[in-house]
Amino acid sequence: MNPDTLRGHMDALLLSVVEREPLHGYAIIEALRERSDGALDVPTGTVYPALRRLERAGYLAGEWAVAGGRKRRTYRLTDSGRAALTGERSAWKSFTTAIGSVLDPSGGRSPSG
Amino acid sequence: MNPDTLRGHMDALLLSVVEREPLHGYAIIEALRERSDGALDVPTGTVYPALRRLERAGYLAGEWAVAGGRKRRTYRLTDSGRAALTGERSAWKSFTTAIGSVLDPSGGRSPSG
DNA sequence: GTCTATATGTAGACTCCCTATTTATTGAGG
DNA sequence: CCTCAATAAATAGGGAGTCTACATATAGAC
Repeated sequence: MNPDTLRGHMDALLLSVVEREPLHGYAIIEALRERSDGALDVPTGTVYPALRRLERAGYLAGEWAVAGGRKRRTYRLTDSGRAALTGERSAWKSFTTAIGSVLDPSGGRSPSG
Repeated sequence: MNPDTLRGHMDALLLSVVEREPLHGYAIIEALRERSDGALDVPTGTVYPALRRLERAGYLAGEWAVAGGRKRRTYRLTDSGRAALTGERSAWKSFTTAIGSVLDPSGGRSPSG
């Protein structure tokens, strides 16, 4: 997977993966890998700064915890983050529709257009 | 459309739009807009450098022409570019599958997994 | 004592997309 | 003649976010 393709979609991925239950960074990376069947292997240098950014934006709420002697920062989706995720899902749909319509080998626009 | 989402997908868009017939930069921008029903309005500062980059990479062959007193640089898809486009289409499919599987509100992996 | 897995974080490089601007021609309208 | 809009190409500089590489630390296996 070309690194740059992910750009602009990290927020959606991170918000989505903590939707059901709060997770810490390391677990988020694993969840991303599992949910995508190995396709998404996002490095720590991408995830940790992105989580901080989303926390600053108010979309995630982070909290320190200790489990098995190891410190963890667990991130929970805020109400604001949940609204943002809804927007991201909508934007994703528009995005894939737009790119898909151009990449479609048949070369046409919408059938009813 | 958030500008950053396009990042890493410009090559696929540009190669795809000149697949049928050679086009010049200005026409490429219009084709992108038409094919996507207005969703993709890519600025000249993005397209012209990208076309040069793809030409340097050997995926496009540019040639100067004059039509109605105006100079145009028309770009044609090379064999190498056609192969690259096939790869881009495949990558696009993997990409949407991966992101989609994470963004899917049901939160599951593949149904048979 | 070494290795692996777990867990978080930063510095700096790098890509490349966007904004803003420049240059030039054609044709319409006044 | 002048202005405006559409057509056509290009560059400089800014900027945001992802990646590579590295640093730090604990726990458990061997």
